[in-house]
Amino acid sequence: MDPIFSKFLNLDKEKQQRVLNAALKEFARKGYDDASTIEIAKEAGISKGLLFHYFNTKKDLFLFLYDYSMKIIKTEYFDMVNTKDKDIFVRLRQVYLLKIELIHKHPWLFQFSAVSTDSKEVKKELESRKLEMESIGYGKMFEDIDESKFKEGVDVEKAKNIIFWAIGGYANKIIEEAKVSELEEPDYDKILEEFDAYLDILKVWAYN
Amino acid sequence: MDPIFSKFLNLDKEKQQRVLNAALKEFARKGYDDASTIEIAKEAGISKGLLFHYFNTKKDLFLFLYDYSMKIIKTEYFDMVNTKDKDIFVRLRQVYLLKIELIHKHPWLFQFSAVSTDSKEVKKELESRKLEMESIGYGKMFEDIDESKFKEGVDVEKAKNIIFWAIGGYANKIIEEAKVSELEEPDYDKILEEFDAYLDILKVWAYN
Amino acid sequence: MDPIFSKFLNLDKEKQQRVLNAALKEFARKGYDDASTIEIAKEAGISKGLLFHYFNTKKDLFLFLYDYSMKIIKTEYFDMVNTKDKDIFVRLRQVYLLKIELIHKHPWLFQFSAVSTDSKEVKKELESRKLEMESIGYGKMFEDIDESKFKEGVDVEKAKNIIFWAIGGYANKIIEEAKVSELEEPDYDKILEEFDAYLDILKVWAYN
Amino acid sequence: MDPIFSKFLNLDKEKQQRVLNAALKEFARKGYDDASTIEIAKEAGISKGLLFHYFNTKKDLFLFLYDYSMKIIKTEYFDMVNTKDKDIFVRLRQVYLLKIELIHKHPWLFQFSAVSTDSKEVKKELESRKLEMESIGYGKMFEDIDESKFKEGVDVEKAKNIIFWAIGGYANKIIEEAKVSELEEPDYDKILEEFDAYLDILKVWAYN
DNA sequence: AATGAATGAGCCTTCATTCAT
DNA sequence: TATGAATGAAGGCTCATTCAT
Repeated sequence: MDPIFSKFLNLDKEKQQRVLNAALKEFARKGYDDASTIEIAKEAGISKGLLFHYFNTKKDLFLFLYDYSMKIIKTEYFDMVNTKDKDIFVRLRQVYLLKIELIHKHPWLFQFSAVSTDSKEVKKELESRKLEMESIGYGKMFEDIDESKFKEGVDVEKAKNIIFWAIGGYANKIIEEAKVSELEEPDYDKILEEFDAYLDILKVWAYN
Repeated sequence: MDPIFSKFLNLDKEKQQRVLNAALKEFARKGYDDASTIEIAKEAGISKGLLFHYFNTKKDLFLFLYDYSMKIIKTEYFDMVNTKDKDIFVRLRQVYLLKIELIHKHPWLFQFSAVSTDSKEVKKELESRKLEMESIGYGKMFEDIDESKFKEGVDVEKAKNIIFWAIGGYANKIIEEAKVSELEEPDYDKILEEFDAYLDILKVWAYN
Repeated sequence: MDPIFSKFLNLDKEKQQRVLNAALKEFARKGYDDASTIEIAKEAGISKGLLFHYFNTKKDLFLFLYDYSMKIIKTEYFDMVNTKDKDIFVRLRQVYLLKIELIHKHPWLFQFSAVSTDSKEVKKELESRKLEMESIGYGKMFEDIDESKFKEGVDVEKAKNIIFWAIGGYANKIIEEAKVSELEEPDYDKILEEFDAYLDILKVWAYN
Repeated sequence: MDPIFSKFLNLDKEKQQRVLNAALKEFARKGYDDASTIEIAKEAGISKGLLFHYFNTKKDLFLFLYDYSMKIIKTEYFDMVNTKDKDIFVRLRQVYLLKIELIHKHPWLFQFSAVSTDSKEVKKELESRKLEMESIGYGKMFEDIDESKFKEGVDVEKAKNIIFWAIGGYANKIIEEAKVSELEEPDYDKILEEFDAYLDILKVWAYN
């Protein structure tokens, strides 16, 4: 029973989720340095002392969340992409759907994963994690794409980038809009329809 | 002499710049909440007391900077775009060149303008500013574009978005790379060349 | 079963000893305020909750230990001194041997009994105990000493004090040396020999 | 103006003394770990924040006090002993008078200098200071004593120890009594008279 | 009886802000 | 105008104590 974080991991799943979501949200919103542990405890409905009983330090809590997030992103996102589909648009559609689903399940996950800090202590720990992550980055998601379908004479690398950035731009727009209307459930059907429209335009352009 | 910030605005321009740049840099780097007023004062070469003599509170200083930034972005960026060029690619190239120039003159300006905070006080003030900004947002930059050149049957609004996002994606990539190699002066010629290559691809795709 | 501490006193002696020694050690080492209850529980091999089940509060535990220590010091030290020996040096030698024996049996006892605190709560309680202790203090150990052997014209009270302090100084030196070499068993024979040498010098001086 | 502690050292002497005495007292009473900075600030009549403005950390404050104490003990105690007097009793009387004077001027100085800590950080710093101190320890105070006056056949080293311990015992008795009657000014004349009486007894004993 | 999760007061420290000079 | 000493609220963390099991 004494491995690290075992106190937390032995909790019932519901309480774990409450704490994780509260922490994810606070760190995602304010960044490491400015996030308040007492705010996390309040949001999770537990006492300050208990939070430290589980995680010892703010830093340990943050790094636990980081590992937890990376694991989810890997297993429920990167690893789920079916690379049998060689067509970049089919692949992208898949990726996008997975991401929507994941955001639905873990609203603060992606924002958390982009959080930064000035704490040298934390930075150092993060660096060492980055090495492991390199092998599972976004690059993998777009490996083994069928390039024969692209218009002739085009720099395929650049073409793929354009498509990737355009889709990313659309995703950001959706996220931005979701932030504004905060608590309303987004209309996923409408979004998907619009997404497909963008994919179609790009497909017509990029392919012969 | 009683308008707010008059104490600051009556300083000689050189000192004003020193203070503004110091503040812009600190807020851009650390965000509102984690920025340190004494760090700003030190970097500007004035005392903490004097900084508060000029601006009263950290919040007021931040909002002053915000307004100052928006004004620069408006007058030296948005307003400078020559809308005589109706071709979206010509227009985009113009916008991009202006942005590079502006970053050169005010290195922390755009990073500052993207800074976030969790201080409810500040958030509220920012909201009210956003309304004013809507009228001068990026939208204006792409008004009055010649849509006749686009491939037939394409949703032009979506097409423009795609082009915008793709270019934005490229810009972000450049900024990311600049952050990594910190102090080295970027090779603007090479960047512009690559930028033009992306524009060309998009032009071939989008136009007939 | 309702007298205070009855829960503890009903335990088997072995467990009682484990708890007492753990607490004695912790308080002796760190003083009242800085001693850690969980450390005591760990060292005793019981849970934090159980420790409080036995003693209610840290303060009560401390005062219980204090009373326990005083009782031991009285019964196994003060009361053991055979006042039949009227010669101060014979008496002192006896006292010293008893003390060595007691330290051997209860290594933390004397250090504990010298522990201090700033907790006003505890101080007040200690004060009231001091009154009771006065009747059994070191004074008693040197009652009924044959003063006829001392050099004439000497203030015997002062002479006894000198002898007492000198011996005390030697004892402290030994304890200091024991602390430095921590775990090594002291060479009691050598110490006793040296002790006797000091007694001899004093005897030659003080007596005719 | 930027050498460390300059903020504190530039204060008027009266305020410095108030802070030093408050800190000395608190550390002397409770030891490093349990001393409370807020208590020090309160006793000194300043705010918590200001104390840290002067000293940055509790540790730095403690080490500053340590250095300050050692310097005083060296310059106003060890260095003041006139080693021209070879007679141990004359020397001891001198030392004792100096100590009384010093305790009068700095009531908590000697108690502070004996304070201990569990903080490894502080312990380490203290170790390095101890090396410097070795050269100025008590040993020096009793160098170059005329041993020809002692009774023949006596182990002079042991004899000196006895005298030293006896005098130390008397000093402790006086300090204990002073603690009990807290604020009353001790009757120095009476103490000195008694002290001389003890010295006389020892002299008669030890010398031919 | 026995455990250890849970609480909250209190500690050291930082920092925006005020104020005497 | 200009300085930096001074304040106190708030943050991370510890620990005696309570309580459900």
